[in-house]
Amino acid sequence: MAKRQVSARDVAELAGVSRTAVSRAFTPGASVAKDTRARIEAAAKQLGYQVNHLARGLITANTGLVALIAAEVNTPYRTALLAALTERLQAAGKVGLLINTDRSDDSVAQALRKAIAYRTDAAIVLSGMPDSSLTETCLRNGMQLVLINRDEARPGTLMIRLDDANAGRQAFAALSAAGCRRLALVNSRAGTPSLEGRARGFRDAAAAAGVAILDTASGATSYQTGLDLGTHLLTRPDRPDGIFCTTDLIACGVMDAARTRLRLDVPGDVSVIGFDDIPQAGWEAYALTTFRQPVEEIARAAVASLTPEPVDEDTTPRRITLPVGMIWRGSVRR
Amino acid sequence: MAKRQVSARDVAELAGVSRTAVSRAFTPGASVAKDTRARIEAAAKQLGYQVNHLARGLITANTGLVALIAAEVNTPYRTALLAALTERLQAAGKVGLLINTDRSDDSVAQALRKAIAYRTDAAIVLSGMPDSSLTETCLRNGMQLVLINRDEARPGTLMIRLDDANAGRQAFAALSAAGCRRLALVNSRAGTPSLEGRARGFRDAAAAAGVAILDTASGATSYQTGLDLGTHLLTRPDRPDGIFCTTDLIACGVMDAARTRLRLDVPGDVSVIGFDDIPQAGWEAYALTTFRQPVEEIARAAVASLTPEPVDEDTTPRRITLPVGMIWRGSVRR
DNA sequence: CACGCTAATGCACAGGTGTGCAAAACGCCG
DNA sequence: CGGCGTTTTGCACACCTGTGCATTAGCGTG
Repeated sequence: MAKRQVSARDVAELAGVSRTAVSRAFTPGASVAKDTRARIEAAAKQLGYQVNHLARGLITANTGLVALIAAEVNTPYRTALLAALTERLQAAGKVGLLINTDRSDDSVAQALRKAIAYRTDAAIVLSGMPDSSLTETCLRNGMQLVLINRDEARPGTLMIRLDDANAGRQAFAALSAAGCRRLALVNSRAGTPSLEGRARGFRDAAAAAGVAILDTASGATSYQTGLDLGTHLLTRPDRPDGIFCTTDLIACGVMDAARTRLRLDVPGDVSVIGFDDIPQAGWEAYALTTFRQPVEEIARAAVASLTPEPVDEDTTPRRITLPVGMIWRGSVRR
Repeated sequence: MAKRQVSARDVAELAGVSRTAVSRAFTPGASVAKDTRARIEAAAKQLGYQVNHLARGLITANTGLVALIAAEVNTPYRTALLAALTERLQAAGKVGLLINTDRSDDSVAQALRKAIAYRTDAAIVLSGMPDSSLTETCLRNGMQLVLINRDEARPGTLMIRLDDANAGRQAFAALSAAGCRRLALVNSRAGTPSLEGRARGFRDAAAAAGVAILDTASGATSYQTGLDLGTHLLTRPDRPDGIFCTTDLIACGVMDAARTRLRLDVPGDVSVIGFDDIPQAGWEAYALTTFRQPVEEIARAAVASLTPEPVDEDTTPRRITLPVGMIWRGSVRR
């Protein structure tokens, strides 16, 4: 059972000063005599005192907490982004509150309510799309909102996204240039804006070039999906010789279907392109040609947008679109 | 700049009751008339009111926050554990505060101080070992401490660990039974208790059986380390035919060194065993025989230990040791 | 020494909530 | 209608901190 915690008053008593002085000693830029501060710091150290950020947040309306709202945390790309975000947040003196969702909009709503309950300075949404009445409530409570890889923009929010469609077009161009004649697209059924953007870019480029493609999708955004769709595709009579997967996880599954199950050569028999540049894409067993997600840049932009006070009157949604770069490895014939 | 946030007083005014009534309406088990509660809930919904957990935590000394302190978050096993922990925490009505460290004890200390600053109900430490004076401060502030895979026990803490040494012995037995004659151990230089435990078990079993092993270690706990040490080991004149890696990441690197670089067959030319059962171990390109980390059980035990009030007088450290199970796949000859 | 200016300090209030205690309302029975 | 037990309600205090304002201490100058 929690005993009384050590508070500023205890430190003040020990140091022989007023509690106000203790508060000032821990507030940068406040007016405190040099030796008073020293005495206070000594007392604080002796008692193991830490300023109560909760009480401080109550006054300053600035808790230093930032909610990170994400589904399927246990996935290579997602964790890379979360790691980058928490690191940036920490460097900015804030700390991340990790809230899982199950991708349903309702659970995102619940997560946002939790963020409000903790009076989070900001919420960074990686999955799902909250109801617009709820985002308004967030903004009304002075919370900043950052949406990553979402499609809809909301007034007063910052949206960070990639040029997914462009990547899809590049993938088509690369496979065409490699001499692939029967192209396929492998996607999941998650239907997130980023996946759909990549797929759309690929489809559009194919249509513009007047070539037909095999357009497949099923299941979750996972290795297993790639394995399933890969075996399905590569056992067809008109076996494709160039495949764009909307995700590296899927691409790894497709490659394993080709090599391990069907004894096909990659890129000899079929070229494969992924997206995300997860660590496994760089492993020698795969050497997957893919697109790099600018994880660090996303994190930097997201956190940078939090530190300055936002222009409160300007509620037009801000957008940042980051370019994606292709990474050439060995899964596409050259 | 954050406008005044909506508080219980606003709800009270709108509902025509006292602020106390609002507080009671949101406190389970409090005495409120049925229609009063209904009126309050309607008003709260209209205003988008959420109880301020910070202020509540100030009173009840129970914030619902739990610090998760970890290094190298962006790693398959670590993220699996973090995902399981946050999920369990959420189910228990708590929320995880993710704090990165760089594995140095000093940065762990800093993380714990941050946890104190936010008056976290508990801290779950996955990496590094805090100074014992600091853990005492934590306990004095009523914070519960859970150490996962640490070696030293501290009074008043819960320690959860695996039977790593046993796994090391099992690995030796399995490789011996598979007919491997020149055995090697591949480890990183991280020197964490769990890695050392596995290595020790393997060494001890070999010593007990009177066989010499190649005992190697270098670098970080990563794929690259496995790749490096694997190529090094497998180009020796007395090439080993059975390798125990203290981590799946390392094992994947070793397998890629064998297959991709040196055109060796796994398990034909060399058998490989890993540890963790990360998702990639199950991918068909690897089909790695390994040990399952009971991630869910760890998370369950950690979170379960938080919900009941801890026995405050009994400060003897509690320990939970979970068994590890071997998972047979295709990387060991049978 | 008087004076004026600056730096340091303390008082008191505010921020949003939970809870003990007393008062009020309510329902029931005679 | 009176009396009594139970439920509901509100007041006031507490939790811990930041900060405006007034007061005091310190110090250099004339």
